[in-house]
Amino acid sequence: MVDPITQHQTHLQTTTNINTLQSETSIPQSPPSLDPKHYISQLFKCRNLNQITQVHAQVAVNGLLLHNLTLANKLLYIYVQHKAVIDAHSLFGVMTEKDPVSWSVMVGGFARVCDYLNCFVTFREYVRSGECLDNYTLPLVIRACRDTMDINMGRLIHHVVHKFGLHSDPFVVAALVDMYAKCGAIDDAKQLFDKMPERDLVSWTVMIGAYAECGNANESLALFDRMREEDVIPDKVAMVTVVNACAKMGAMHKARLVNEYIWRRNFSLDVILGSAMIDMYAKCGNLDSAREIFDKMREKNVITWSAMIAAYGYHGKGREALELFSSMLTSGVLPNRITFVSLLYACSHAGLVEEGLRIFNSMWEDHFVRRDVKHYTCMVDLLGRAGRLNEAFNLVEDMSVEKDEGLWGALLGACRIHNRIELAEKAAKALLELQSQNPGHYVLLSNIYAKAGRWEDVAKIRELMTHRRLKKNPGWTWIEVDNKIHRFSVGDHTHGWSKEIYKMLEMLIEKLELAGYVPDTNFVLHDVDEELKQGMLYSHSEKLAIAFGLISTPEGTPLRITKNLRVCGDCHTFIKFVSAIAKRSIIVRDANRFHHFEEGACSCGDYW
DNA sequence: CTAGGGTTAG
Repeated sequence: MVDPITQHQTHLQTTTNINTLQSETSIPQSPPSLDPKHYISQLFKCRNLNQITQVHAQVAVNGLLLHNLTLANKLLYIYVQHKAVIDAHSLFGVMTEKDPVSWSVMVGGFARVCDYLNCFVTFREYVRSGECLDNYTLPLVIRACRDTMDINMGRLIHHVVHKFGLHSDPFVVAALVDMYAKCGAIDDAKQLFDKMPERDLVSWTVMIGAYAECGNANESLALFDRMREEDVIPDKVAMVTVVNACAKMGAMHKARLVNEYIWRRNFSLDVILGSAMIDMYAKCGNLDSAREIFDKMREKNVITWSAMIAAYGYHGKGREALELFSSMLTSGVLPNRITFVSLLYACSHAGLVEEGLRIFNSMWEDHFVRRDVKHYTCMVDLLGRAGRLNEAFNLVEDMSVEKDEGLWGALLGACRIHNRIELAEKAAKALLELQSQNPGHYVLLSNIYAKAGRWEDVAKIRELMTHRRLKKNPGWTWIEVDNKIHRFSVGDHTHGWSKEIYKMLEMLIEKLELAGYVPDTNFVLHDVDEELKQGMLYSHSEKLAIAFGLISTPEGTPLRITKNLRVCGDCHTFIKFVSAIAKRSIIVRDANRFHHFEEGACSCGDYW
């Protein structure tokens, strides 16, 4: 049996010989048709697949292709550029000689058309070919792991990286950090990042984005500051990542600083940066600034429009969202499914039932956008809030797309508003079958029972949660004061000003009660963990944050707070009273939407 | 032939 490698080498030798022989026998002044450079420049001029195939045929016939690796690689590359990966692969198959460039073009080609299976298969062949791996192919295949969320493959390739001594290459490591982060292994990402001998701008950007992605926007912003301290100068892409972190964090002050920096650096407001900034301002509670950015942008695409429509939606401005949608259609930008989710959501949170129904029915007929489960979820929410629960239920029963936990969750939420216990039990059953590990679902059902005074059922749910080892998600509230973010949990005593905060809270509650505030103990009774204890109601994280905001900012300053869960009913009432008595406008971002409190009223109309 | 960027329900 002949060793394949020896065979391969013999073969190579033969072709080299032929090559020499040919150049010896050919005319000294070779005509353009035998000059590889001639074909390479021809290839770059190709504008369609047909032209590429023609050049391919010519070089195959005159024998140039098999003996000129540069030419073959270029041809391979041009095929991949035109997404003709099948043609590329058949050329790849007949290439007698391959170098790292050929392999990386082929591996990258499969990744480009999302054919990850062949991407990995080709990479494995590359490794087995004994050819040396380089820092071109590895980032490509690592990114394929990220895009398929295949962390096991990612770890495997990480080993390969070590084997080839490429664990210090900035391209390779940045790709690995990104892969770990997007696969949810933030600790592995951080560890790699910390060990990097030299962190360049891209690795910083990847790491900053990684933290924002995993929900730790705070750390993300801290990392950005550290990067600046190390004199790494951010570019526009880095700024988009930071803008994104500000949006997730809801950090208004930081947002302003970031905007100022972008302006100072003269970064042009392109469609991506602009869209990100709209999102940032809107999620920091400043709809006007978001709109200013929107109006300033010269190029707007579907994402820009959708971001602005969504912003109006979660600020409770349904009419504005609808108006913007018609302008969008007038301007010729086609809506996509996300545009419709944002639009229906806006209708639902503004109580625009008929408009929502009209849009829902027109999606496919007028705009060729298919309804998916999220659109149905918005409709369930829309009908449910309006008390039309039977219609919502019928919609769910008749729909032909697959139902998910979000859909049942919306139905359950609507049942809570309207105290529909039997429907709630039906929805909860379906919900828990799909997702039995989410404590939020149990809490919601328990709240429904509590509101109806069915304490035995409340106890049953609590028992079930204990049995399944589920704990209610901890609630956090953030408030930004003097460019610093302060975080509070329920009953928090860790803040430096804790004493003053509780004193303030005591005074506030006294004043509020005189003004007619009655604590809603319902919200104490159906909490499932420590919050159960009497008095805990007074120290909900949003109340602490507000008390702190009142003592740490000048009179009349608006307070902006962010909460990771939905604001509780008692806190909602409490904040309404505070806005009137302390004469402050208070802007609360909860897990779902914004509440603008002003003079004793909330923009959500107590309907959230 | 390489790495990093924006919108969506509950």
